[in-house]
Amino acid sequence: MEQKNKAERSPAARNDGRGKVTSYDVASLAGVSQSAVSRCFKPGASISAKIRGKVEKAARQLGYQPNAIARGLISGRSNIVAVIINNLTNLIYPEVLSELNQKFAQHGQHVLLFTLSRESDVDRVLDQVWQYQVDGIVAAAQFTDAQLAACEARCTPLVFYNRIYPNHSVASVCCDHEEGERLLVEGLLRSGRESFAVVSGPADSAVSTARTHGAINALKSAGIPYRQIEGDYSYECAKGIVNSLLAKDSRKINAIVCANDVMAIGCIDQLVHVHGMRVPEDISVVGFDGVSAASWENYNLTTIVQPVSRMVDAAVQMLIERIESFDLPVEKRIFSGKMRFGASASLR
Amino acid sequence: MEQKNKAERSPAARNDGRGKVTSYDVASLAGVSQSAVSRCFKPGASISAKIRGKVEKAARQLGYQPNAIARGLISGRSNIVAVIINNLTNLIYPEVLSELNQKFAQHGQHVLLFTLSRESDVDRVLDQVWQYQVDGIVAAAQFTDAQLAACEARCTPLVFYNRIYPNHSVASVCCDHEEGERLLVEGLLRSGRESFAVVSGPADSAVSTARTHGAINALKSAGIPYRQIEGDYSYECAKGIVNSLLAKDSRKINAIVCANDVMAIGCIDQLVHVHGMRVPEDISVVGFDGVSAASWENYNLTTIVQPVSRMVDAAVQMLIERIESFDLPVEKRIFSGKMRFGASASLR
DNA sequence: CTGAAAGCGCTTACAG
DNA sequence: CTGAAAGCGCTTACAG
Repeated sequence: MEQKNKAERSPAARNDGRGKVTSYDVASLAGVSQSAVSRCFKPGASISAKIRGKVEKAARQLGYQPNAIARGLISGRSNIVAVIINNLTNLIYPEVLSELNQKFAQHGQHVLLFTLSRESDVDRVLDQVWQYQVDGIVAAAQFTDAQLAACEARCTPLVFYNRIYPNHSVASVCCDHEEGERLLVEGLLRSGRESFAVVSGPADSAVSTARTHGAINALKSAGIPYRQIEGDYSYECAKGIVNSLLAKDSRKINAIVCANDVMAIGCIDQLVHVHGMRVPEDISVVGFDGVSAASWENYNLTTIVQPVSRMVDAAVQMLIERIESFDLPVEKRIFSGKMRFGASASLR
Repeated sequence: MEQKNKAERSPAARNDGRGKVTSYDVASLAGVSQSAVSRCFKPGASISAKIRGKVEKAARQLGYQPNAIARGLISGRSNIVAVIINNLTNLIYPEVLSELNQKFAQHGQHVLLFTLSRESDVDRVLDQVWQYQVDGIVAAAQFTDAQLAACEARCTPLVFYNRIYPNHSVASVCCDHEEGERLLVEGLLRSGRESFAVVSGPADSAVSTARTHGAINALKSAGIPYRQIEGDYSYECAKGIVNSLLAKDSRKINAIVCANDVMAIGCIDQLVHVHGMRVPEDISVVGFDGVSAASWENYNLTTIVQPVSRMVDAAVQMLIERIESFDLPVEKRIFSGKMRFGASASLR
């Protein structure tokens, strides 16, 4: 390799059109050692005011920024965290992602984003994650045992968002899906509903599984019959499900429990606009999440609002702690959602 | 420094609990040179099948992944692109971000996400961007002249998303906001509307400025009076704006042109549910974007649908090209949106 | 407090 | 095709 050490370059060649300014350039302009420059950019390093002044001036003149890649290589800290999210089109995730990004930034961490099109993509994504030597992972996706083991083997801190592994010792932040559904179902029962449909999300969604489980458990322990239909979290599928629910000549239902708000909205639109039914007089509909559309006048959903901001706070804090010391005891933080008493079901 | 070259470690120490496996570890296990290992992970490098076999086997045994940080340091390519987005809560951006991420992944690029809380954050964000030696930038935010110059000076390819700098030579992908608004307004005029309100987004949004400008231009050239009110893209503000529009004892309006879909939805809810008006019989409402809620049965917006997928394709392709060769001629690609003939305004 | 030097884990001419 | 070696731009003991 013919590349010259930057410190030996002529001043004219310093800003060489590729705009790469190194600590050697700054050092030679400031008349100090490269180590001194490095120390000036390390918080808490011991450096005299005189040298600091010279270095800062030179750095400003040259537009120097330390190379985070080189820094990461030597220090073993990339200051990058991977955020692995299943599906951004779920209306709740953009808010989560935005908050994660802002809060990690406050800790000097940057978010490298990985989205999954299929669950099976996790392996492919983890390969990338290892390559980038991330300091930690926030995952809103389902991991296999082998994938959990890989994170453990590589000593990469991992915090799950909105899913819990009951049989594994992994850190996680979660909304209490089961409790939320129980509260909704119990409220519906108190309000006199007695014929239920439970609309779940896609089968591979752990969040949907937990919510559906919560709803069905509450119904079972009350001895109430129900029908369960699998949806996919989408508005469109909810409309189709309403059609099939009403087409059946079986007993009429008067409460629909949806695994998320968007499906609840789809149900309401189909019930009201296509079938001419009244919500909640003829039939109650409840959702889960507390997306912004849930409070739109036309829907005014009864739903469980996830405490997104607090959950994200917790996830960020847990991951940052684990980056500092990997062997912290595992913790699972489960947040209760807040009931939103809307007009799509009259609960007290 | 007391660290030993990994190749000299005893086999037992290889996987040392920090899970760091280097190309030296693979090389010594495979009985080849470190260079050979490196070549096996470089697409298109010349390597014999025999060595490749040995290396791949050893790499698999050790769970080796090349360190992208070290690779980036030496090659000058981080394979990271920065995506700078103003506000993820704008309903259209999650879709954009998700598609950007998927499509960059197909080109081996990873997305480092930067969200802005204020426009003034761009400087802070760019500092981070420089530190991470990103290969390129996609920006859905407003840059100052100095910020544009900084990207130029550092030879960092930059593609703007949904904004154009008429007075600068910068690559960009944009929806034709002005044309879209013109089509909407002309349609409304043909349908007999003659008293308009134009609801714009926040003053610092270039997208809003372009859309508002387009609407007002079309109205002016038709000689039609209008009122302009500044909103903030939100549902809530739109409701308030409707109140103030109807409270005025001035001439009644019969068409509201909103700078985005969410405000159009807010207007409709307020008009219908609070003021008991009929849309579109009493008043027409149009939006812009084509978010999923625009096609919800209850709103069925007349709006302009941005060709998000094509626009993202274009942005990714443009940036990738510019990463390959920085000095490509600047290009601005402007996509026409597609009119959605909904029920919130009866255009033909 | 300061500087010289080793080393992080790779890629890439270079010589064979 | 293959290996030895230099070097990417930093951080960090170490000795002064």
